[in-house]
Amino acid sequence: MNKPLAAVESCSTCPIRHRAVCARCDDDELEQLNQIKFYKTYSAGQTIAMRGDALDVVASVVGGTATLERGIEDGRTQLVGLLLPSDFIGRPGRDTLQYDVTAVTDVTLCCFYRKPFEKLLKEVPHVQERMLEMALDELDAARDWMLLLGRKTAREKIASFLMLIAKRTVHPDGRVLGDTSRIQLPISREAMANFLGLTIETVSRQFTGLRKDGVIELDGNRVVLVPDLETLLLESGDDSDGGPLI
Amino acid sequence: MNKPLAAVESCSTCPIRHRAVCARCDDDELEQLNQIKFYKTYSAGQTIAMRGDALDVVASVVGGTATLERGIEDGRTQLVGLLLPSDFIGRPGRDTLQYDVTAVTDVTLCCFYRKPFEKLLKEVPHVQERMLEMALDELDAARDWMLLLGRKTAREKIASFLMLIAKRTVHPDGRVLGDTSRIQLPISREAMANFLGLTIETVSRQFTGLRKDGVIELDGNRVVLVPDLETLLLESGDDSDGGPLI
DNA sequence: CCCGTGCATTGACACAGATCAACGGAGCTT
DNA sequence: AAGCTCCGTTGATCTGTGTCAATGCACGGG
Repeated sequence: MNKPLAAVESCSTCPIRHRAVCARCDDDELEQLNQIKFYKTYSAGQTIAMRGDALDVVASVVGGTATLERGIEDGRTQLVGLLLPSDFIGRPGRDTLQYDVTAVTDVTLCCFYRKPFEKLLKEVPHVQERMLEMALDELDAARDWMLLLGRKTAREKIASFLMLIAKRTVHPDGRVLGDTSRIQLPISREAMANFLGLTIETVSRQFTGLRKDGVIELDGNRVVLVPDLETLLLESGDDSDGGPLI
Repeated sequence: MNKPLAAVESCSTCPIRHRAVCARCDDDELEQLNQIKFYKTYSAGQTIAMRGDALDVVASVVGGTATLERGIEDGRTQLVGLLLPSDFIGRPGRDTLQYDVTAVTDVTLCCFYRKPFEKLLKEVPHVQERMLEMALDELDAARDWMLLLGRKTAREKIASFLMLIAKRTVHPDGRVLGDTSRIQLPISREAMANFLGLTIETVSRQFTGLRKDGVIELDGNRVVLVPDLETLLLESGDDSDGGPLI
């Protein structure tokens, strides 16, 4: 479903390589990373970890899609992160997880034992630096998302989401993994609704509306064809300067 | 208006001390920080920096309140950060600012020239570590805020905001700066509306509603009295485990 | 093959919050 | 003191999105 990336190979030397952290790692540092890592796979729908769980490992997504979710007791939930290949799960320096993590497709994680990973961070400045860079990128993405959640209309939310996925389909390495005019949705309508602060019915209606207005075409439930990306961008109300989105 | 903190003194040796970064700095490191820093003050209402500005300095808020804002061309705006004393502005590793920064009260910043600050980060691991920790804390706060923006009702949003301010009034050092049952609002109704993804009218109506229901009392426009903090917490729909809010 | 289950779509209606408009009070200037 | 501006409050009405309910469609198991 999700193109699995050719990242597992490069990952065999250093799993967070596809976010460029290890271009600067020397052999010794790679060896240290390899010593504390292992791979783990989850099948679609499986819970990877829940809020309050002890956080013994941190991990990098190698393949598949997972979600980071926050909920209130009465059942309302909000996705607070969409974890695509190259994204990082868990935070050094904290020992319990704040969010529910769920695999929405089959997911492969490259896990690192947290304690030795933290030790490594202290000892290898450029890995620490890379972690900071990733955290700040995510913070920027979260802030853009706050604008979306607080101020955009349902239609703009959907359009923005499609743009986000289209952009993310281009791998940070620069390798284009998909045609941006053919968008593979990694998540269900329900997950989209949770991401966008909408209900599933509204998501559905907006898709129908965009289709009727000729902005998009649908090929099944999980593929969106975009005749003209510019039109979609206009719908999204997006002011983005093309900076990193996640 | 805002209690100015007794932080400027400790700041004279190391300005980010009140977020504990420099408890571990030795004299030499403090000296390095002092070499590249300067103080700057802004008066209420003044623009500190705008989106797209070159980012030659990063800074730590010493006193006062500032806001971080993101807007769309058509005039809609969303606050994406509330900068209170001890918060950090700017990001190492990026050279243009992504958001508008505005002083809402008189503000004192402790600024560091970005380039030498970045150099220092590379050389002093525990400062880098502290930056990472702060970024991750902000990320958590942003994610909680996403839940609020996407899923909470107007009343819950107001209640959550009041709780946030009440909590932030307790200084990270542990020094209690205010009585949590007497909340000093640092920002106007308009800024609150922009923070909460509401209109100013709705904010006003919710304040009135909470007052009529006996949850809060108002003493002027900027002071909220809370007879019972538990009641307010209930209204906020908050599931928080008391972790850091910003 | 039929039926059950899960996901998406569509319709009818309700309502929270936005919008538009008027008003009030505090502080400032002249 | 009058008049101005800024900010907040209140009222009347409108509307986008939520809610509730029915239907459609694909898939898998017996």
